[in-house]
Amino acid sequence: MYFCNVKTDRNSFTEENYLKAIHKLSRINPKGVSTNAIAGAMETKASSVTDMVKKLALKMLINYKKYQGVTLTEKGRKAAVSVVRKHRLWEVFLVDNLGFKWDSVHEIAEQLEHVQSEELVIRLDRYLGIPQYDPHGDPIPDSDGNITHHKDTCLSDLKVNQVAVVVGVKDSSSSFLQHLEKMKLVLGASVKVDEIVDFDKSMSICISDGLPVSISEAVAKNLYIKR
Amino acid sequence: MYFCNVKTDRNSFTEENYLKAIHKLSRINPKGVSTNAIAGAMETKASSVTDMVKKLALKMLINYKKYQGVTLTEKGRKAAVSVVRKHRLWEVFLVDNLGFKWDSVHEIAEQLEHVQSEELVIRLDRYLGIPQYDPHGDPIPDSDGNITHHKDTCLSDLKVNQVAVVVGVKDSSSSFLQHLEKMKLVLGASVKVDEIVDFDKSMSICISDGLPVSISEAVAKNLYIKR
DNA sequence: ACTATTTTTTAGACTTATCTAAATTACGGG
DNA sequence: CCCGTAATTTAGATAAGTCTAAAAAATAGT
Ligand SMILES: [Mn+2]
Ligand SMILES: [Mn+2]
Ligand SMILES: [Mn+2]
Ligand SMILES: [Mn+2]
Repeated sequence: MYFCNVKTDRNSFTEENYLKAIHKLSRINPKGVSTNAIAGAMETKASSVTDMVKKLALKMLINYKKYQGVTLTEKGRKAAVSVVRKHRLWEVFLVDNLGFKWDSVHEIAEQLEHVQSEELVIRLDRYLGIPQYDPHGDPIPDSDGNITHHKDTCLSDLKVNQVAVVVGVKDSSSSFLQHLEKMKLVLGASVKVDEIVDFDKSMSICISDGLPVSISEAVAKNLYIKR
Repeated sequence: MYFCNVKTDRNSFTEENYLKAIHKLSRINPKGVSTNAIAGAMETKASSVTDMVKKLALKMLINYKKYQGVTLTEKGRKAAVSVVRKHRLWEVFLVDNLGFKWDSVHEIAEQLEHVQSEELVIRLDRYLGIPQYDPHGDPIPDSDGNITHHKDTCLSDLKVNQVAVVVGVKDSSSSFLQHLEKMKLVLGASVKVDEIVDFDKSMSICISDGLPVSISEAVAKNLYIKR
């Protein structure tokens, strides 16, 4: 890392992916995201991250001081949220309009999110009916960059006999989503806690008034619900 | 250019753009596309082209022998046509569904054409009603890579009093399309040749039975028509 | 057939993004 | 406070794609 082209206003695919990762990690670690955390999220090495954060800092997208971790600047936050907005809008399009299943849209959206055109985002948003949530229940940022997080309680927080509605998933991996689908544990489904096994914290639940089925603690912890 | 990763089956954005350019130029120059012609189309330097064609040849996408010009292999043709198909399908989507004007979709399609997903192309094609032509009248290759070129005669080929319908444009530049739009000279419009000025080959034509308007030879040569 | 010009290729350098290995810095436990 | 370990940064290398300048090959004109 010798020199840097600060004059460019546009960010590369890679830069956008770093910003998105930092933005996501900031929610867990608001005081500063560590180099290692970013490397983990980006599936790259810490040394590569160090190079990149230097560049992002030069472009005034993040605050970075050696060994201190990084935080997004307002400019960086805007850029990150814009990518998230595009990602989630495209996921809605793929599921609602093209008929994709919710477990196979993430990878494609990962590419579509980098298409550059203000006009396109505005028109797509309107075309889709200004949706508030993506197919996994994640909130879609508005055009000003505001996000309203509604996911607070997990299915694992419920007690026996409590009732709720599934509103989101924490893990969006294909394997997890397919597993949920098999049990008809999809967004909008109602759940009632039938029993909690003390030994392994697994739950027996009734999905949409069906017969009780058992789910592991891992599943319960990755499902967001609304009471 | 020292070494090359032949193992990758996927082509990079840049490689795809080169293939697309070579494919387009092959129609004018079927015996072999010159380095300079590619450099012109790609807005790059001849030396960069030489490097790239070596790589594409290693990947068996083109036939290349020094100083001989290049031709696409069947594998290369398939790859090029696949990109063209995606480009044109996305243009249809942008105009028909999102309400873009035909003069502002090319740049966005230039990005969307590189999104990798077989499934996406199939579903998009179906969603759009398996369209045969893009917003500029260019034929959309089918899923097997077949293209039926229908553009053969230009408006400039017509004689006085002959009648035809506009079916395509040769130049898809924003400025040309906007110029056409102002005269209501859009796809599907009928034209009748009122007069041909011998001096500069400019034409006076009636568009959709309207009053005669004058167009330059340059415009007439860039409009495809069907009699 | 022999130049003169154009076209194409090569050589060497630069940028972005990545890696491995080595050097620094930070931090927690005694 | 010191020391060992973990986290982070640096140094140096690689790969893709680009460029300029120079060399080599092809082509054209006489
Ligand atoms: Mn996603
Ligand atoms: Mn991405
Ligand atoms: Mn186009
Ligand atoms: Mn392109």
